[in-house]
Amino acid sequence: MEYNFNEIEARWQQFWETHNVYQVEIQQDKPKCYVLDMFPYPSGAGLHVGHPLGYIASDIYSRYKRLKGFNVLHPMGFDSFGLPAEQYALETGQHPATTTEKNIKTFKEQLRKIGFCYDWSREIRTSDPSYYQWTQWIFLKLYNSYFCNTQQKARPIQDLISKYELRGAMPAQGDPVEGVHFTAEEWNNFSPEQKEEKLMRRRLVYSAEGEVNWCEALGTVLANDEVVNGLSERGGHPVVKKKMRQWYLRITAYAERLLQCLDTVDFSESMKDMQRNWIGKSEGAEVEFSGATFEGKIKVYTTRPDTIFGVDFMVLAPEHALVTDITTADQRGAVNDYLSYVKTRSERERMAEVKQITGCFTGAYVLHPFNGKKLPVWISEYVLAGYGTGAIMAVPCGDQRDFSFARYFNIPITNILGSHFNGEEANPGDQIELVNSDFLNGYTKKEAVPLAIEALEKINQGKRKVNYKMRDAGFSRQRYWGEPFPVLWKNGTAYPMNESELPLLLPHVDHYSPGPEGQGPLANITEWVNIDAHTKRETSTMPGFAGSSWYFLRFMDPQNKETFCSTEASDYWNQVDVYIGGTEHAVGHLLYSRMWTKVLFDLGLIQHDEPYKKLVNQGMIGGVSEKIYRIGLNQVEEDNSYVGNSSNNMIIKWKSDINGLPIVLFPDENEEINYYLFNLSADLDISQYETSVIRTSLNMVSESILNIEKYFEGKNNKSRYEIMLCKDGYYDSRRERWFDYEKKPIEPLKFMTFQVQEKMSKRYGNVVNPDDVVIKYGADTFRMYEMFLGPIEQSKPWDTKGIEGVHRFLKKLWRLFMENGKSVWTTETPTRDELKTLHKTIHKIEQDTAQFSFNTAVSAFMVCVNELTELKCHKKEILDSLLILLAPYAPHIAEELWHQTGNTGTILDAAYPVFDAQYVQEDSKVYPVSVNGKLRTNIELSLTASPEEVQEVVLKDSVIQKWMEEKPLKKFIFIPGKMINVVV
RNA sequence: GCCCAGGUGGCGGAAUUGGUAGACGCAGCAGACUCAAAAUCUGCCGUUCGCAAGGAUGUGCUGGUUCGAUUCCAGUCCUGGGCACCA
Repeated sequence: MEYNFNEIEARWQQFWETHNVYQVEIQQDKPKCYVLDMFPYPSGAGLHVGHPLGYIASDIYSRYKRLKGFNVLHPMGFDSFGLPAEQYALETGQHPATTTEKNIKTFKEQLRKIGFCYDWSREIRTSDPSYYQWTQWIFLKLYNSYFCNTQQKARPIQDLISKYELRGAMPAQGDPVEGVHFTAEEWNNFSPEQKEEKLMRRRLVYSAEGEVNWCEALGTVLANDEVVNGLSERGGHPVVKKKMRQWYLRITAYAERLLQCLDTVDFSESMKDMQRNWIGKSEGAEVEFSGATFEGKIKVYTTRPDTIFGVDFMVLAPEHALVTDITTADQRGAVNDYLSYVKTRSERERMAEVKQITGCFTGAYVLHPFNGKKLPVWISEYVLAGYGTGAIMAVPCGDQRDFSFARYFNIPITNILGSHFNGEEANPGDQIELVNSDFLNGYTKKEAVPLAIEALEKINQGKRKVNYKMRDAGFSRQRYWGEPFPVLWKNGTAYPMNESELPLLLPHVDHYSPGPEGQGPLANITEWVNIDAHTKRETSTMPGFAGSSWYFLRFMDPQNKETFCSTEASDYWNQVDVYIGGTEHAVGHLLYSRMWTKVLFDLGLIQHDEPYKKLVNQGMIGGVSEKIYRIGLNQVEEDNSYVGNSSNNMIIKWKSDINGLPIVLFPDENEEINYYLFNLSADLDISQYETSVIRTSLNMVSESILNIEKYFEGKNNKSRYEIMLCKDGYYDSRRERWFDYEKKPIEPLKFMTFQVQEKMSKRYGNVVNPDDVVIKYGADTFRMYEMFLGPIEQSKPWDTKGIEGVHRFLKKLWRLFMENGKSVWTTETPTRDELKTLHKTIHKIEQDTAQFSFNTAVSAFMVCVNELTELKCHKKEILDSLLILLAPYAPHIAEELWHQTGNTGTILDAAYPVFDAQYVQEDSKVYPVSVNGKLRTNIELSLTASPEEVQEVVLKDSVIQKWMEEKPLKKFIFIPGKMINVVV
């Protein structure tokens, strides 16, 4: 029997399916392991070879843990709500449910062929009502919860209501603020709407006004990545910020816990850094500046309260609430002008033009809290309303932006840094002893910050304050293909639906264009929206991250109709032990699902507050694109030798000489030509040309040589003329043949392309479909090759060249069992050498698999098979163990050979071989011996030899003596089991 | 600008805590088998000097620590990823 991988793989895939070998149930007596891949979105493009990288890794790990005796949960499902399906529906009129269904089918078929061990009986889809019922249910839980600041956890909103009824909401100290605080009596007299309004300020999902990207021409709201340079990606229409009522997820309440708990999870440091960065915790102070020209005060947030004596002015965000109140009569005109200027500026522009300094004086002054100095109050777009208090104290000598601002508007600068400030640029250093700073003189930042805060607290003008950069997450989308909100609106107040009324089904729509006033398509179904004269449904839907924030829990108990996930299941399966996916979800999905988990934990619905114990990030597999150089067509030579314009595809004139390189003499001057392209072979010195780079398709290039016929296939535009320039000649596309530079016909030359690594994408024509690889080499080869490519977390290009080697390895393995179609394996007793090879491999594979070092594991397999081949080992005892080690990596061939040697059942139920150190012990070692650190020779020595014996033998060695050149021995370094160094 | 990761043959990449740099594979070269091809097998394969034995040199660059540095330290350059008027 030959290694017929296609036949073998199909057979075992069938076997695993019919015997349900991957189906798992709770087994209390067995340790569990939960291995999860990041939820894929079933895009229409299907899988390319980059996608399965993580899936293969998780599959190997799952099978490994199973062989090690764990009850392994390894499910797969689909994040099937989302924008692309809706976009496709908009274009083709096909219902997203239909296309999604089709895409999932393709996806599953592709996954099946690679032989993954998913328990498909647990498959879930976020767009399935039996799933989103529970997404809506959790939404209601979030809605009906608030974050208790005292206990730092989520609690039922009812607790808050009880508290308000008893004690109201009064400040711990100081005077109550109008509109914020209220007494119990006031609360009890509030109307239901007023109460709702107060509660909405505490709910974990809440409704509020927010800004969206509004595109008037398309009549719709756009996602950030649909907006390019202030214009819509489709159609290039202007996009403006528009205020609209939105739902928000109060993730900021969890900022501190999300930050703290990072210490308890096993994520890569860079991943943690990204999350820390996003949360953006900073410690500083809130400082109050009393108005000198107006009643009231301005609050600022600063991380550098130590520089308080360097404050020369204040800057408010133009949107700051106080701006209109404090502006003086004579500055009102200027301020209004500036405000209308800011309104014309998109957020993008405000962020892009860093160098242009703008601002306006309000005419108002505040008083310095310590020295009473009058400080002017400015407004400027460089201060953002959404961060801190929307106001800053400007310290020009220490902050570059403040410095530039002061300079531009001629505001005098106070120097509190002495000689460390040169008057030319700000010095933000924090190791500088302060001067000119009253009671802070002589201190550096570290001591001055607490002193400054203490002093501010004493005069009641400031306090220590922790700030977070993170914002609440927008939770509504003006779209169709998502979860409907279980919320009713009555006279502008939101009322949640009852849990028993769930699921609120997504109604069918006939078309997917937006509703009126920027609402989602659901707004068009008036009979669904309008329940009665006063009651309307919410018309937006939930974002993609709603369904994916808790799916790992549903996998534990996917068919449960009573609850989102039974306690029995969530207690047993608990955290995801290993979560594998790309870094693109570093901040979004991971933070949201961490937050949801914490809320569910706080409400006592699950017993753990972090979803993922360990996170493994797979690198991207880049596609290799073959490109060619093209002479920039807009080039005009001094002698007008050619003039081109790529936009209207016209070349007006052409003369022979291009900068002296291989001279091209083209067509007769009187030949009528209206389109020229000059392509350059990569082996030309292209540095002297002004070139652009164009892409070719993979199917027209092999080994970086362009197939000219294929390249011109389908380009039947006769008026289009392409000249392919090589070193020794050129190809003329109209004459369809090669010429040398004397214009004499010649044999075909090689036109070289060059490779560029870029994202694998259908658009780039560099997509490699795993199906093709599987047909040609088999799933086992494909799996092992993807792992062999390099460390899992590293990005690397896909290059099919190396796959042969892995395939050869499997064939070589096969020959240990079968040769010329006959079994050659035996039941003889293994020799010591054979056992040594085996146990060395057991040790290495186990270690590498456990720490996700799959590339080195594949190498170790190769080494093992090479050695066994060398030893002519065909012994079942050795080979069976090897098969078990290999089963996670190449499950089909392992299963096949496992049965060939007479075993029954699936190899997945075998016991993992146990490493025995006695087989790999050596009694001597060939030591590298260096003289003065330079390796000179190797000497074999017994491992039991004493240092004295070793020294004696080594110093007698003729090579060593030669290199010692009779110099006296200074030091003798002997590291047992490692090396020897003779120092003279 | 800030934060993180990484620079090793023609290529993908290996190298425990500082201890033989280049495992394994690809590509290449030479050979065996074959009418031939495929498949398979054997040998060579960083650079350089040398017929060889053997030497010199070599992990982005410049220094340092050490008997010994791809590994540790300082500086520097480059590449990739993330964040960015964030006070």
